[in-house]
Amino acid sequence: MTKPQFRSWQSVQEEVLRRIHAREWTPGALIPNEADLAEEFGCSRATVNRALRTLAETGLLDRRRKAGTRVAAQPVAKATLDISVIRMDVEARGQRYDHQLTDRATTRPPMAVSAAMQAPTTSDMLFLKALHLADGQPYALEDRWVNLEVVPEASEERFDAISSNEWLLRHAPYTHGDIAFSAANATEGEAQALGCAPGAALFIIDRLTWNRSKAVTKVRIVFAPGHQMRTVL
Amino acid sequence: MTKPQFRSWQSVQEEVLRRIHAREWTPGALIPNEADLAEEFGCSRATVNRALRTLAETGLLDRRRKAGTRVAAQPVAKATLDISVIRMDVEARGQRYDHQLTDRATTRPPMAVSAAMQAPTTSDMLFLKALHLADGQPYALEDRWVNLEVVPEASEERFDAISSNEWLLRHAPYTHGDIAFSAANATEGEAQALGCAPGAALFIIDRLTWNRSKAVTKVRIVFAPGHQMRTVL
DNA sequence: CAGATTAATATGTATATACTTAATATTATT
DNA sequence: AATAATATTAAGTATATACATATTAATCTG
Repeated sequence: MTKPQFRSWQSVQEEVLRRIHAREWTPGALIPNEADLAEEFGCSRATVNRALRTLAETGLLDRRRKAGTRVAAQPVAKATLDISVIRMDVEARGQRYDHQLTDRATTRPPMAVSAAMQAPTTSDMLFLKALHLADGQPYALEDRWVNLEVVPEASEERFDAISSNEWLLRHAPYTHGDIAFSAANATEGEAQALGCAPGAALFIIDRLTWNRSKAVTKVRIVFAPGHQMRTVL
Repeated sequence: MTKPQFRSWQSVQEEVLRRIHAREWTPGALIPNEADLAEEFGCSRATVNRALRTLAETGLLDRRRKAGTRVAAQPVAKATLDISVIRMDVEARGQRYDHQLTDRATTRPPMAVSAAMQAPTTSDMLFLKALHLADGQPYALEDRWVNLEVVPEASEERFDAISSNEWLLRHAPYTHGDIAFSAANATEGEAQALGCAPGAALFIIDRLTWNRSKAVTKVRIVFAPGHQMRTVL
């Protein structure tokens, strides 16, 4: 019998996936070690390693040194969402993008904001409020606090040619951040700005980004009713 | 001058990140090729490759053969959400999990469902409705259609010891799927089941999973008001 | 000059080898 | 028998080398 040849890490990965889906390897089961698989597949261990490591990153395999590799008992699906600039989202839908800066102030943020950003309550921040439009229709509302200690140049920017959303990505890189998705009923003000009924269910993104130990910006994006965020598994 | 040594791909990655954050390499700029970086860092090209490849996966770098590697002009943040079994979510919050199967039928799905699942409108599917509880309080509502052609065993299962949510993950592996997040106002029925006011904004997950070319299950999970889904960037 | 051919280049990948590290199993010691 | 020292195991990583592939640049050709 001729040994099947799997010459690329992708083909090894496909074969491993096939075995999992065909239930040759069931959830929780220990699979052969890299060296054995390499021999069986007629490739090097590095190739098997790459295939298995990539599958482990998707949550389908659990790997531990010495303990070996198992098919995940509870495959935790990892959905990767691309959080892009709003302009790109709108343009990807084939619509014309536009934005309006509706409010701007340099003032002390509320306690909740300075606390979340771990900034002194005494220092001013730049507050921005903008409306994003798709084909002239309200698409999303943006409420943003910018830490001027980290991004002093923001004071000089007018945010008319380029939205604050986009400007910050380009001028204020972040090392890490957290993001939360939720739903809320439209307030009177939101309803007016978005042209919907008060109380309408709105999809919301809250994001807080950091550069090293300093908070860069805190933003809340409120989408018009019906907004969906989709991705593949 | 002694050449700094970067002996692991992680340390190379950190140095690359440092240069990007310090704006030594600005968005859109072409960075040196792998061979040059390897020499500069005193490591092999494979090590640099792994560091850069991983950064490209996060969207921070754009890489193309022959064209080289650039710092992404529009860094598309990739937020990875762990979509786990609801039981695990609840238990991770330190709450007691429970579930009730509130409805069950083997019937023809509505057109919209059979169309989305690319199944004949004439064949029956298993319909399940369940309430997930956290510390006895309503946590989420689940509406599910199961393709019995793909998972006939589901007919025999009572879904009392184990939720349909969890049972399917274990017994009906999928090759791919899509998922959508949105917000909607609570219907009368949802409000009653979740113990909230009608019209309350609810966070919703719609998921459709496939095994090869066959739809496995279509599920809609409606969370109680206030639900957040969070992750890091 | 347009279009096809060819060369050059940077990333992408495969391989053998060697060593590291975390976790477990075994053995020795008290 | 409990504890500590040691060996073993399997994944994790680094390296040199070689070749593949996509893409661009340069060159040739009609």
